[in-house]
Amino acid sequence: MSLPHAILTALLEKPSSGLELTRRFDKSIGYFWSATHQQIYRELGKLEAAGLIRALPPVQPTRGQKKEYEVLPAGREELTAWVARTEEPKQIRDPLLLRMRAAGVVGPQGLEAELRRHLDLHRAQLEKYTGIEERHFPAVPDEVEDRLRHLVLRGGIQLETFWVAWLMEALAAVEQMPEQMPEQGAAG
Amino acid sequence: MSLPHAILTALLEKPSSGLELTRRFDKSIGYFWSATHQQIYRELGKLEAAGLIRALPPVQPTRGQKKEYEVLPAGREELTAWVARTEEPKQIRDPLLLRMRAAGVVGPQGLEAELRRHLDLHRAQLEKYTGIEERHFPAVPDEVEDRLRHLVLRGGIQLETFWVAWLMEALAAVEQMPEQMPEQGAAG
DNA sequence: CGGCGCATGTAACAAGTTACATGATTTG
DNA sequence: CAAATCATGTAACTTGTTACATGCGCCG
Repeated sequence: MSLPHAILTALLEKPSSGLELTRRFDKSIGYFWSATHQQIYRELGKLEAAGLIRALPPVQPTRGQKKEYEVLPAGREELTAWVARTEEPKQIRDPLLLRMRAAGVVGPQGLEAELRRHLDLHRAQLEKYTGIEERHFPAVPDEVEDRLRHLVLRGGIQLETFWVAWLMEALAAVEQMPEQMPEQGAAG
Repeated sequence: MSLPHAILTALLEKPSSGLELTRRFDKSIGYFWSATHQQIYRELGKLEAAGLIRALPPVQPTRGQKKEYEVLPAGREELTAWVARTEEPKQIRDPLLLRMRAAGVVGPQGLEAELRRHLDLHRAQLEKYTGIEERHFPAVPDEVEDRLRHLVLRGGIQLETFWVAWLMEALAAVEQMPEQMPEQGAAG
């Protein structure tokens, strides 16, 4: 149940239309909670029906039918309650770790290229995050809001750092392995 | 599309019934890919229909109606192909990071207890993993299969290490914050 | 035989993904 | 006006979650 709260957070930061939200989910918020425009429109409908947000009357009625939403008091209350709510930590569920385990059973043929590709992508992501950090948080921020945003960004940086390190380790291990698996049944 | 491959991997390691699989998913494999018994039964049905696995005839026909499954050659081929397949890395999608961001907007009231709770849980998980490492991998393993399993375990250890470190940082930041948010509209 | 635990499921729902549909506005 | 783009939205499907149903053997 995180998507509605992601949207409430985004709308509190700045009232927006569906497409604007989608774009913001492709940027800052989407770095740790991604969503497609279909999900967002569906959820906006639900939130409006639940009385947590409302559509603003269009400022320029003639120019297109863009709908801007803003958060109602009930929505802010819901978000405040959610921040303090007890929820179990999300367990790890990563396909790449699973593939590594599968490679232990059927052999690592072809996995190396995929590991390299992932390593490049994570390195790029890490650079992007550190770039944002340098630009937006050159010093420890004073404002509570900025401190928490910085904390979230540092979380992203540390996660990407983990992946880069782990993938390098994985590559080193896979590189010095035989291509073919010593098969028990078929080839042995 | 990872659950079927998780099941194929588990069945190659050892043919099992649905419930046995469920239990193994609560242990080793579930550490990085969790699944409930309902998911597993549904997926076993699909895999059997697709000809990737088959049910073994019961060894002791009288004792209950447990169904043991084993992987067919087509299943092994599918898993081998999946290991080498190109797939995009999973983007970060974590509710706790999102809550931290929300706390930046509505204030961090009540979040501290939740952070503490998560910290304890991650510390416990980390201890569990390092315990497994000490018991199962006292030295760098020779076998390919063991090397890859160790790699996966190290991934889990490093991820939990990240969470412990990040949560301590987050707690330190939240502790020295004012309980009330300087509100723009309502309280200001 | 009645209740308990084991093992295999069904049903209903929620969340996320992929493909397509509709209308309106701008641009050539 | 045709084509491209913007903006909103439907539909169908897959994956994951929660609650319940069924049949069997064991134990008292």
